Amino acid sequence: MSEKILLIDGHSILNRAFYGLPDLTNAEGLHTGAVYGFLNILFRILEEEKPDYLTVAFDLHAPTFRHKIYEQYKGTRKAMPEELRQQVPLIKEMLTAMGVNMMMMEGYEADDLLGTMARKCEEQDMDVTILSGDRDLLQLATDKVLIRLPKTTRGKTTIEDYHTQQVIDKYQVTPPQIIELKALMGDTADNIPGIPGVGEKTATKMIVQFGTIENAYAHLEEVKPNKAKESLRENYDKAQLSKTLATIDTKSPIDFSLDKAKLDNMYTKEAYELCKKLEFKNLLNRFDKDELSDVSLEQEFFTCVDLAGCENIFEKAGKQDAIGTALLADKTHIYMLGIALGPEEVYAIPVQGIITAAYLAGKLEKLSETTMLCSMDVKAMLKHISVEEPERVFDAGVAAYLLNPLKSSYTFDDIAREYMDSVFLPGKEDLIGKATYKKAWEEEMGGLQTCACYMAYVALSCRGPMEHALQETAMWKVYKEIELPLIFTLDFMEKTGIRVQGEELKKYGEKLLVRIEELEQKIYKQAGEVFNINSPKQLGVILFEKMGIKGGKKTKTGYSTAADILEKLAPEQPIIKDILEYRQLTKLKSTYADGLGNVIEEDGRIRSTFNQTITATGRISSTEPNLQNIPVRMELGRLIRKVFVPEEGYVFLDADYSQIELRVLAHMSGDEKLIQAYREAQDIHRLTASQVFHIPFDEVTDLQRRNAKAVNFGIVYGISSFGLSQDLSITRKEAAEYIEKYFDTYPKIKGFLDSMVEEGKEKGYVTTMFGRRRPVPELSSSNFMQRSFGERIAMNSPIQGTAADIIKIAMNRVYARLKAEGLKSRLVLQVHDELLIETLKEEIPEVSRILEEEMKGAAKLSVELSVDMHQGDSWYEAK
DNA sequence: ACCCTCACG
DNA sequence: ACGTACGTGAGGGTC
Repeated sequence: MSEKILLIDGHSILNRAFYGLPDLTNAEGLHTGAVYGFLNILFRILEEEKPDYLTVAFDLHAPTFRHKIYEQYKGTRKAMPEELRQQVPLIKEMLTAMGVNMMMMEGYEADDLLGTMARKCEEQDMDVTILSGDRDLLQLATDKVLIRLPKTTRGKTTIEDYHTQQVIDKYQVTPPQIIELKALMGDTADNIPGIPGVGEKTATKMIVQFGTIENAYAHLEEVKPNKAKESLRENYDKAQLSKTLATIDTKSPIDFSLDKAKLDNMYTKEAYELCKKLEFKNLLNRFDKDELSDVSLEQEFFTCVDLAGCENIFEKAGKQDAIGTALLADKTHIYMLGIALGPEEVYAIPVQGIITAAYLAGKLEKLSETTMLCSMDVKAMLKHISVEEPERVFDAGVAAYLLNPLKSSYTFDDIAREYMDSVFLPGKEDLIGKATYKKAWEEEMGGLQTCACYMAYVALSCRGPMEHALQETAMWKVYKEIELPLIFTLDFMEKTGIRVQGEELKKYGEKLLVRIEELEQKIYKQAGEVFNINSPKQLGVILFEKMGIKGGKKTKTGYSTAADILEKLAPEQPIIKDILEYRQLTKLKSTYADGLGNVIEEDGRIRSTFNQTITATGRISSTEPNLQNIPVRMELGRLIRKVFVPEEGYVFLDADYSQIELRVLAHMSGDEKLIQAYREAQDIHRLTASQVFHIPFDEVTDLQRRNAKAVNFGIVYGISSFGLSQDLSITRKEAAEYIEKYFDTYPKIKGFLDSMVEEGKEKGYVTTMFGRRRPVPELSSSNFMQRSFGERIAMNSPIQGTAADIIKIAMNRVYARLKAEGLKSRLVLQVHDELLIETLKEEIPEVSRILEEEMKGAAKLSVELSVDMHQGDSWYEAK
């Protein structure tokens, strides 16, 4: 079998990766997405092709021979966005580190080098594969030379393969004739002129018929259509120039030595270090860790299985200020405890025989009275042990979230890499795969011990650097005074849960089902066939093709059938009405009636998880189930709240902040007019309308009020005239006028929003009133859309985040007061600006007072923090 | 795994 | 010229 060489067009693949995949940045702010994408595709091709040789070619800045014959030639030196430019030296550094052969030469483009290489290898009877994003390379295809063109659509990469025959199948011409096509059509990107009036269709026809431009010219009279004939007559010289420009030079004076291209072990120490620096975690898994890892702690990990040993460990731990702990457990069972007394004294203690879960929990609980427990996830630990004081724990996950709230997870290996110098550790998945703790435990996976040890070790060791970082970033107070106590508040809410009437919920679902089935039949009848109404794809075909409703189209994958689109398109069509009602009902049934019904526990309560490390702005989120999106806007959905009821002897007290975000904006911007407005008015939206449109307060129409309300919302979201126009169904111009008038009325608002954007651009992040940060990397994007998005984020996040800070403070204070005063009433839910308290009837006056005081007093603003409160025997009634 | 749709603030 | 409101989570469909 003949040997094989893989040739890569470096810049074009880097480009592909840059534009087709999301950008990444490492901790130092280096853009790395394109390099990562490049390497992924490189490894994929290497696995598929298994070549013996590899060479990557790059262009250089210097002018090429093409510039000499044609000044306007642009070639590959197109304007490159800064984020991509930075990555060119990076990929070269990486390839060098991996020992990959690179070619570049003044005066020649990568294409020429690849072409020359390909021909020389072909002559030696080798198989050649060329990887490029550029179709121009197709001219090189032969039966021995395969051209592979990766295409990325929506994050997925597929590869088109071309030997001679595939080129002919697709373009009707042979590979060398691709040059003729390009010379005729021209190429705006490279600034190859081509000839006017000839596009793809005509060019293809001409070349299929005549083979070459020269031959077409020789038979000029036979060229059709007339336009093309005349154009070719006049521009023949130009076409020949174009042909020269478009022809890849396969005889460039390269130093052809296969030795350097010989594929060797790419997983070198240098490459490993660079992957670490760039944070390419998935790639690191490809390396042989035993050989390369600079930290190998495993020999310092011990497993303790005897009582005396455990006693000894706990006794020693009790004498320390702080230890690392990792309680590997799920909601019900403890499997193992990882415990770190110091970097070189780390133990795993499995639950086994005399060492029971209760024993470990008891020991740990006792330990917390004297020693700080550092953990990756304190809230999870609190499910099994109770700790008296927030002061007694350090939560590395929460700290890492504050330091960078944009990450999707906060794992010990990531934290070790970011906050503990040059430490790279295997992750949980490396150690026990995708197994749960339970599964890993049952199958006695050895990795579980290591996992416990690493987690405890990291939690202990990262505390210093992270506390330092929190101080450096002025977030220590947010950590200590808001997030840390919040762990305990949320833990309490999770344990408490909320009572739900399962039977009633079931009845509600059954009632929905009757109407859903009615609607189903009605819709099938109108459509003239049975289909899946839940499938946007099938529904689109029915509505826009079969029934001929006009104006369809919207999304990448097909027609949009979203409610607002359908409503605007054909509000009068009965089928549309039925579909919208059907959608509404099935949503209520599947997500709420059935969904909630499935998670009611034995004691009739639902227990959600409140996530503290998810949102970019500082809000909390709720999962399994999400109790922060229970219907309220439509009456039918709102009825679901009737099944959320307090325990016997209790009522619900629901307290919500009135327009907290707009009040935060008034305060942060310092706009006197808006502040004054809040001091005077009950109805802020009406007053806004009155002031913006210059009409007396009492004469504001409902429409004007609604518009003003939408503008108020828009301001908070980082206003854009387009967004507002969509929301209000008005023209962009009208929307822009509203915004302008608004800014005229409240002059400091615009200044404030602009200053947030400016600050974001300058510092790379924006902050809340309390110092919580949100990085906004989008602001430095060269892409208009991305950058605009960044600007809206910069305007919105300080507002949304400050409101989030305030309600978190309020939650902590309410929780602490209820506890301190020995009340039975308990906080059960938070919905961003609302707290729900299951209140013992006798305690109603006291709890009302506490809610009012603590919520209003959570922050001192230049406007009042107004709180609305309602009482009821269900959540429905308490709203 | 990803998209679409829709529930909430 | 681009193609948008900010922040979430869940269920169903599709590939």
